[in-house]
Amino acid sequence: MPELPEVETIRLKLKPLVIGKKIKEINILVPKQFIGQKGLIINKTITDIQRSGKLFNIVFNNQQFLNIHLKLTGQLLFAKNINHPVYKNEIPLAKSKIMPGRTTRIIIYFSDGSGLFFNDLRKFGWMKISNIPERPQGIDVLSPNFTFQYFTSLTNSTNKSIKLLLMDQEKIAGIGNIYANDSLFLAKIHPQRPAKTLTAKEINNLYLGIKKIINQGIKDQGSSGADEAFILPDGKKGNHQKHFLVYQKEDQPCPNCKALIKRLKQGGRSSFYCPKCQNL
DNA sequence: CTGCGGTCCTGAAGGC
DNA sequence: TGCCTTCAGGACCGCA
Repeated sequence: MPELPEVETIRLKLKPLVIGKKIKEINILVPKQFIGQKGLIINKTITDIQRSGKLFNIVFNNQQFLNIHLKLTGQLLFAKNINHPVYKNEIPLAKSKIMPGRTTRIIIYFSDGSGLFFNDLRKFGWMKISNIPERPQGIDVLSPNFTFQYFTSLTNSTNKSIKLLLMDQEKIAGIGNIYANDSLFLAKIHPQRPAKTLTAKEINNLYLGIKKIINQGIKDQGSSGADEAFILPDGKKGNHQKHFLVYQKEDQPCPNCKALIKRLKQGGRSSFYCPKCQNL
């Protein structure tokens, strides 16, 4: 689900809440979503939370890592008192898909009585214990290594469509369907353009567009779509969905020229674009 | 290399 | 009411 801005928002919120906490127990409700030996981090203390692309690395004081991918619908929710009756199944609140309850897959208990719910409606996400911080191969959009030169070398070296290149985590880490669509709109580039055909000016516009839209997403504390799949560790929503440019705007007027936004499929995903503003 | 469709899952929404 | 199709912030795999 979440892309870089959502994952980063969760990281920033969660970090001060869980640094210094010691793991008391981990309750794994869906075994396929937890990989590795939980015993390796029981009684160990969290020293940091890092992020690379869409992956979290929770760092422990014994050189172990809890690596987490939320995929489409994963959530990490912090509870001050995780044994509070409100979190038990029979309370009406627990029926909501956005609160701990129906979609909870893993529960982490800390030694001070607080804890963490890993909710995931579609069960695609995972947690993995490892002695290394798992990271995507591509360069993170917020990394100083994500330079204009690097981005130019990527676009010039492939015949792939630019949209699929932006979403290729082995090349660029962190961009998903929302921010790919809106970056291309900002740069006035059609999603089906072969990457190699971009002009130097277009590459520059797109590079700046990516940075602008990703940073805007972080400022807005991420995007919470209509289905409310994304929420912060405290249960609150992000605001970036109010600022979507073309994403999920099929048949609505382009913010620039009022032409109707169109939709097409690429790699099984929807691409949204303005047929007038974005050059093929 | 590139793209496409199926796969892992669950649920909401819309057409008939 | 019910049934069927499509769609959803991701990513992998095998096949053309």
